[in-house]
Amino acid sequence: MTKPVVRFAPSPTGNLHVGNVRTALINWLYAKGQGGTFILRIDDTDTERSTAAYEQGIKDDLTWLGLTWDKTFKQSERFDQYDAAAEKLRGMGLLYACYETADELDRQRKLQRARGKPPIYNRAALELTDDEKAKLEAEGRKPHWRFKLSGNRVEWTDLVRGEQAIETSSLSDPVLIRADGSYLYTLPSCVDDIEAGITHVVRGEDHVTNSGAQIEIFKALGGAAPAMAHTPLLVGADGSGLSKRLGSLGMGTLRENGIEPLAIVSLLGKLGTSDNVEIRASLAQLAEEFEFSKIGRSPARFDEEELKSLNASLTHSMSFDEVKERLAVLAPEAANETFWTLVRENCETVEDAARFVPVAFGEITPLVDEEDRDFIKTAGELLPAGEITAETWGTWTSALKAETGRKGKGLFMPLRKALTGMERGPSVGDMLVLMGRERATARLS
RNA sequence: GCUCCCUUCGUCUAUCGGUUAGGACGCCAGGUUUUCAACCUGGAAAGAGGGGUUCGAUUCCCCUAGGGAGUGCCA
Repeated sequence: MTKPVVRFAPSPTGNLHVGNVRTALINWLYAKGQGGTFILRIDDTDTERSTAAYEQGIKDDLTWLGLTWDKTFKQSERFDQYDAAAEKLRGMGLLYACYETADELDRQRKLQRARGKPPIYNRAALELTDDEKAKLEAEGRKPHWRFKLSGNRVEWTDLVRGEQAIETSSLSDPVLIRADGSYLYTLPSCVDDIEAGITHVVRGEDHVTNSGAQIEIFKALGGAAPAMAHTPLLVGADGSGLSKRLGSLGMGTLRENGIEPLAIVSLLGKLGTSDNVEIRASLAQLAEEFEFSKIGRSPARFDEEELKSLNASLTHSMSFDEVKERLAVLAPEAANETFWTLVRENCETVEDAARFVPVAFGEITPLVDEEDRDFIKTAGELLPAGEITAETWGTWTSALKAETGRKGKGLFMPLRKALTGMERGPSVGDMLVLMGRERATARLS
């Protein structure tokens, strides 16, 4: 069996969002799970809207997520190939010039729609004589170019959707080249897929009808169409389309919010599959478990809350080695293994640990209720002498209990609030060791 | 409007005509931790609606409803 070669082909006209990333991830998981090749292709034929900044942003996001590529190239460097392919199609009579303006086409579609008919291009340009074309060009009109669909039924076995059939007679002939001479993604994509030896085209199901047309282009260019896999799109937590919220779901935002790459790929790699949605150890493990047959056919809901909760459980289990650099950024003294293992269970993100830094290493404002003043004062007096150790807490609270008669929450909560300034947090006895006698005494006075 | 796809606990799903409809996350209760988290035990929780086909439908067919997608000189 040959190893798969797949590609992720974003346009650098915006940043990656969860939908994009899921497609990238599925491609990556499939390739890596099979020992294949993952290609990053930058679809920047639209030079107007493409920017180097977005391209870099996409690469940065993929790198951050761990979705590294074996090869990358840009379509803008390959116009010669596309010109050659276009010429070939022209020679075959499969690429024809059209002179309608965008407005005219728009009116036609509206008319067809109003009549209850599908808005399909009427192929009027096919009837144009050379004289008529010359006349139009003399008027200053520049042609755009359409691929002539066969009108036949195109069939393939989709790795996710099963048997697929597209009636190309119900499709408009796709425009391959704009009037300004630039390429739409359709033709370059086929040309590159053939040349790169792409074995599987894996993308969202919004592309299924495109696949019908593209399969014909693959064949016209003399290539075999790759295997196809169209995954259901993600929808929002309320079941509506995800697009409305794309802005807030960019990788940059997630990253700033302390979301770990592993949480993102675990969710995106399992959501909508028959595997349980839970944190996996690594991308490699996700790749090992990946199968197209596990992907369902109905749209899955992407819920940012679910991502947060996965991220929290991941945070709870992260080792000190994994986070020490980031802790050091929060505060030099926070890069402390004892501290991390103590506070991580109370953190939803690694950066959450910052909340406990002042408790252990700095200054806080003790919380002391009026009715606890005397109790806290007594507590300060009874704090055992000598260095504070793991045993101090037990000894101390036993003595306090005997002295004041307090017990349970009434005994412990005032101490927690005074010593940490919080009502919740890691074990107070352990925090006491970290903060040391000086801070403890100050907070109890 | 037209075309395609989808519909099982709140969520992700299993079931390939006969099951007490299973699991996971979440939720609730109890235990444990004198907080939170974690952990343990238990619990509630589902076949969109209506017609068929069949001895028997969650499963096959049709209709309706709801959702998603496509219908671009976007990708």
